[in-house]
Amino acid sequence: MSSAAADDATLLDPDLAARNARKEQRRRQLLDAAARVMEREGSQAVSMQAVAAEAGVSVGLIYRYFGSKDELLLAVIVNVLEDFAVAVPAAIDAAGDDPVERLAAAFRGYCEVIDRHRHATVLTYRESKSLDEAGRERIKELEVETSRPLSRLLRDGIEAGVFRPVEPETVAYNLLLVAHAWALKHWYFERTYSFDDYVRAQLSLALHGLVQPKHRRRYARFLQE
Amino acid sequence: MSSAAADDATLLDPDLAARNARKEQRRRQLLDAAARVMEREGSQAVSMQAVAAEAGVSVGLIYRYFGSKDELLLAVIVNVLEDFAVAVPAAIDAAGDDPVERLAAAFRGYCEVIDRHRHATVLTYRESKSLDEAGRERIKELEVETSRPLSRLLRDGIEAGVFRPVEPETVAYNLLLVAHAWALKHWYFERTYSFDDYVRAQLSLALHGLVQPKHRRRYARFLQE
Amino acid sequence: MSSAAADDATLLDPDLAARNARKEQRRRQLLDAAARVMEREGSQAVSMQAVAAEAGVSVGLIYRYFGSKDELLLAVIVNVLEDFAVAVPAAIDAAGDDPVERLAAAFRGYCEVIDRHRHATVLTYRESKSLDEAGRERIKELEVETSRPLSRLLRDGIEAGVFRPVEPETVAYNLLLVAHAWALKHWYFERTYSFDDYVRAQLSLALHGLVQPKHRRRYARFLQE
Amino acid sequence: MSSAAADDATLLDPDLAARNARKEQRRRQLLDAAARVMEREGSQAVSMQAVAAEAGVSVGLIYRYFGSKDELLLAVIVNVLEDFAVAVPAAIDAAGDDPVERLAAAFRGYCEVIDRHRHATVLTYRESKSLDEAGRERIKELEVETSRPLSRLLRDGIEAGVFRPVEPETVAYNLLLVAHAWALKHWYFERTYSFDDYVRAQLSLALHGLVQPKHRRRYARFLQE
DNA sequence: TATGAATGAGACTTCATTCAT
DNA sequence: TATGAATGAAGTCTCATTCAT
Repeated sequence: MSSAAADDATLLDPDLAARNARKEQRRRQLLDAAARVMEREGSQAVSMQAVAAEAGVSVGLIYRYFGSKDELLLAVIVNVLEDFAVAVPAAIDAAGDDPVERLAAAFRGYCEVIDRHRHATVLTYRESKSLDEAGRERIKELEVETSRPLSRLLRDGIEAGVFRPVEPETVAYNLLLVAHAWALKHWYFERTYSFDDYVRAQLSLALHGLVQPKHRRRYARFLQE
Repeated sequence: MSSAAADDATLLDPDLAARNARKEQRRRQLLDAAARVMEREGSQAVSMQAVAAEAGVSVGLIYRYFGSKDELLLAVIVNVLEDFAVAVPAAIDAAGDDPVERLAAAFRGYCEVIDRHRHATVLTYRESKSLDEAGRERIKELEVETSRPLSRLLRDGIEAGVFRPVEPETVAYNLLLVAHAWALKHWYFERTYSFDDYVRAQLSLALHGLVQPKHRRRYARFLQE
Repeated sequence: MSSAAADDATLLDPDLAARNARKEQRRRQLLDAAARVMEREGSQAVSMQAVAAEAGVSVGLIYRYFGSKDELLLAVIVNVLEDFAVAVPAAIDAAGDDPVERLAAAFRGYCEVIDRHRHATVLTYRESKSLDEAGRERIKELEVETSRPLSRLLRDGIEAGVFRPVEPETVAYNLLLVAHAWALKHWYFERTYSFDDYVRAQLSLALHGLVQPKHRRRYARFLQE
Repeated sequence: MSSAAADDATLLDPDLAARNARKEQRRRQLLDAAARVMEREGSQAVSMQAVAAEAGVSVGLIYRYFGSKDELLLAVIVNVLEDFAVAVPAAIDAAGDDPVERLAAAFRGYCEVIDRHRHATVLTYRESKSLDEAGRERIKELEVETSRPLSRLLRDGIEAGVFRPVEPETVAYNLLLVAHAWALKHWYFERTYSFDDYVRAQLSLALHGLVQPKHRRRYARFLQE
């Protein structure tokens, strides 16, 4: 594995380790700066100049860490998608064995990640001019990947007889969409909901369409609006 | 009203009427050209010169009908939103009196408009750099406006006892979102669904969460996946 | 032929003709400006900004006439090579029937073109970073094309028994090289020679290696140093 | 002489000698790296970072040995010209006493050096932006210096009555040019000639223009094509 | 002596907008 | 009303050079 190889090299050469650490830190600094610019100026005005200024470095430096603007933007997005890959499974594991509890935890996990990266999420919805075909494909792939845990949970719940026999992929994608909406339509939903309320309300709506009548009573606490 | 004023002027001066008609026709020609360019090149690459070329006119001319690129883009979006304002009520009216039928017709209406203007819809999700605060507010307002018929239908259905007592605005916005998703995530859903299947499947999912148990049997045809 | 087609269109639409004329004039203006910048700053410093400034136009305008810096530089070179294609055959035709006279006229013709475009000639010897593979191939092709009249004359002279049986292509390329040298090594040769002297001296050297002994007397006027 | 001064210091301080040796070695390493980069990427793309990478050292180090990019490029060229200064006299000395043999050996010597440094030769023909007036003068001077042995041989041959009474400097420069052409127009001549054939053919052409008729027989082996 | 991260000027290119015709 | 040539600001990216370590 490459990480093992890296460890080897790192063990052999502490200098290299330090350098890699600094490099990673810079990457993160630049990613954060890019996110902050998006936050401030709207996700379209992310000029390299602006990112450099925000990070307090020179333009040239960015190009030591990201080959192009594409790569930087892609990295911002991938960064979010990787957060999903870590946070959602963790939330599911912490939720116990019950299918509904697990689904609820997963959905809440998604929403939390999106809330953390609200502006980067919006970025995903822009077919950036710079973002090339390959980059777009990469993002789509990762997004689908991201929906995987949800569809698995749905399938489990269906098999367990707790959920109606729905198309798991479609419902999973709908849930993703509703989570995204907290970022995309934040200006709308924030009028009515706090973050917690939003999660609860949307979960209730979704579960009402999913949970079999005979199990409704058991999950009442998720089903009240 | 400005339209009344226009009518007055028109009545008094037939020349003016002809001129206005020509003007409107040009506007439409340019809007269509812009939409076609978006369709072809992706919604980010809409340069004024490209629109001019597509419309077969000069760049300068565009500026006689739209004050700026912003205004043109805004008009493209407004154009779609106005299509909703026309098509959705028409669909509802044609659907008879039953709350579920009416909701189904409305949702299908939304989806049809979006399918007609897939690329313009995506445009809505891009906060254009130029699109200024005022423009963005205008779009948000119109979008909310757009959800109004749906929330009214939901409210009606709830009062009639057909739907569960949900938050009508939230559910309406979710439905809108799912309709938008046909454009936004077209690359994903087109793998599984034809347009008709998509509408039917999403409607079934939504109604399963809405229709009261005691009315399920009656609307079985909407509820099978 | 495209020129016939152009004529047709031109005949039908005098406006188009005028526009094309203006366009051609601009092209020429920009080509001249580029050549002048090369003249002044050395052939490496030809920035688009500099060309624009020299031509007294904006940078953007250049891009209406040349797709890229490549294209502009290529056009400068092609311009020279086309001058060869016109001037050299004309010089040959004007020189009568004698093989040596014709060769002398051709060589002088080459040198005159080079003297007219001294700096553009130097440009040919720079593998410009921007000039891409295709452009370089194009230039090489045209350069070979350019040597064609000379090698034909050499072949004629050999067949007529006036020249020794040399490899015509090689000798032609050598002559080309010597003509180029008037530009490339101008700083050296101008110490010793005026343009006329240079041509005469080089011609004499070349003919001494070419003309068969028995014809030496006849061409004495070309052979004295 | 500066070398005498160096020797003095060296005698007094063996450490200094070692240091100088290391210094010279580094210089050579960097020069070679630069040449290799030019070879690989074309003589225009020689960035300092590329040279550093090729040499396996840091960018900063180059600046301890060469004050600027100019200086490095100049050194690459001077390096070639010094190769001439060593190799050509050696070739002449090894050739015996005959004027034609000596000239032939000298010309072959030139060509061999050029063949060894084909890309650096091309570099000479590019007035580098950075290469300043002083540097350019230096190169011109060295180039003229380089032609000196040839013109001396020509003068000798003329005095000995073997060559026609030509202008030795001009003919020497022409020979230099033809040798350079092996690099400059390699793409052309390599179609027809191997290196050996090229040297032989060009030498034959040149000698045909030089050797007095009465000596032709004696040098027949140089004069056949 | 050596490193290589960091700088920043400058190059190319695009495109919204203007204006003379 | 219509044209389209012209503008120039702004954006992306490169690379010679410096400097703290």
